[in-house]
Amino acid sequence: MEKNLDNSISRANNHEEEDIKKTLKDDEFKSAIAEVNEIKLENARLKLLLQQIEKDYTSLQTRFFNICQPDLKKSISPTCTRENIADEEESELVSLRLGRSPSPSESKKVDKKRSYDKTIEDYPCCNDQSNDGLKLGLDYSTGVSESDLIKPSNDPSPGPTSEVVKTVKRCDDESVKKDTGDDEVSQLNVKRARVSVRTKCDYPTINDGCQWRKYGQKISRGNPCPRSYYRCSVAPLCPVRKQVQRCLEDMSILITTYEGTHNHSLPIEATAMASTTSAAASMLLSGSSTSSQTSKNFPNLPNISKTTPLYLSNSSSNPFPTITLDFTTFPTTSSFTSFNFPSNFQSGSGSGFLSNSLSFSSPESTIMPKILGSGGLNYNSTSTLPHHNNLINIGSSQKQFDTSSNKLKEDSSQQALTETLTKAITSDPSFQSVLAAAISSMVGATKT
DNA sequence: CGACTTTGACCAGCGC
DNA sequence: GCGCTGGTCAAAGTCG
Repeated sequence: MEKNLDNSISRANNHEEEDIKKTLKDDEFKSAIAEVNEIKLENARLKLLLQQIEKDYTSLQTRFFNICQPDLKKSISPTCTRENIADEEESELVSLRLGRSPSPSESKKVDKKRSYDKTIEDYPCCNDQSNDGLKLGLDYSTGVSESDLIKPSNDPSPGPTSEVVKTVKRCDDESVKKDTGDDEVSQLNVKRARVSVRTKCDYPTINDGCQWRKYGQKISRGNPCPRSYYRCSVAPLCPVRKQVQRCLEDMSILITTYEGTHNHSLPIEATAMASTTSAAASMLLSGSSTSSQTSKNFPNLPNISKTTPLYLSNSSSNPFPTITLDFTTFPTTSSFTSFNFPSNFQSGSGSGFLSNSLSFSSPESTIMPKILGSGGLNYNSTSTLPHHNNLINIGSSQKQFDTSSNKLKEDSSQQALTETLTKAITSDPSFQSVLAAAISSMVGATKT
């Protein structure tokens, strides 16, 4: 009797245990499902975020290209348009020009001389004293391959590179002497605008994504550190030069001075620096922003100042305007850290030649680096802030999605953002340039 | 062998 | 005209 009772008790216990186990399994299963659902939700949010970022980028890019489009049409000379410039293979390559693009009339005249390559250099005043206006800043051309630009067939007597350079230089000098009036200075400035970049870098040169060939080295007066001269080796006739020299006051600071305009397509990673310098040069040349104004409008940009060349003790020997981008004094709290030039690049092909892509490091591991600092025009903000704050904080968009607010709110916020962005972008050409530089930097950074 | 660097020479501009 | 200086050339050397 007792045995039966015990058996029944034990059986009941077993049932209870099984039930408990079952419920436990159910709970686990349910929690796992809930977890999966959460992950799915998170995934969806992330997808939305990604789409949003892509959408924002595309819209900004389109706007930027639209702004640049008139210049693009003008900058492509008749010689160039005759060619098949729609090279799809180079759709990823952009040509960012620093300085003044040749006008059609100039191009025609130069075409007469059968030296098209000169027209795309920074010496347009060789050809035409009439000033059609200076087209400064970022000049975008699509898919114009080097072979299209430099046509040996059009040039029955192509001299050596040095000959071309010498000719251009002589022409340049003559034009300077001939030219009179107010345009003289501006033209000179345009073609000789220099952008000096100060970076903390332990390596001989910063990696800007472009290919450079060293052609000289000098010990300049007042600075025991030798100055190295590089020319762009992406295209044989590219007139772009850069000078690299260590700062006398602080040897860890590398001063890189860019001069000239690339006459060829640039790899996407090289556009970061090119666009940055272009933006700076356009600021300098447009005269739209003085140093104080620039720093007022772009408080989180690197220090920008119009200077005489940094490395020159005798400034009178170099009349060309130089704008300095000081990346050495970045505020560490600034969210503009995406623009820091890294010093941890690797050596390129072993020839001492630095050909790796430029990558913009940021301590924040966000996909979308914050640009242009905090405050001002904020991505999250639904309010219509005065566009003249000239600041965008795209990177804080994460919060917007974290709140999981309803879609309508997001849409209206998005619309307000777009409108405010549009105002901000269209109101200030300098801002356009800087924004373009930032965008291309981000693209270059994320693609590499 | 080609691409790149090194380095002395050369050239042009500028001030005296 | 001379000397100084910045910028460039080009031959020789180096490297992969």
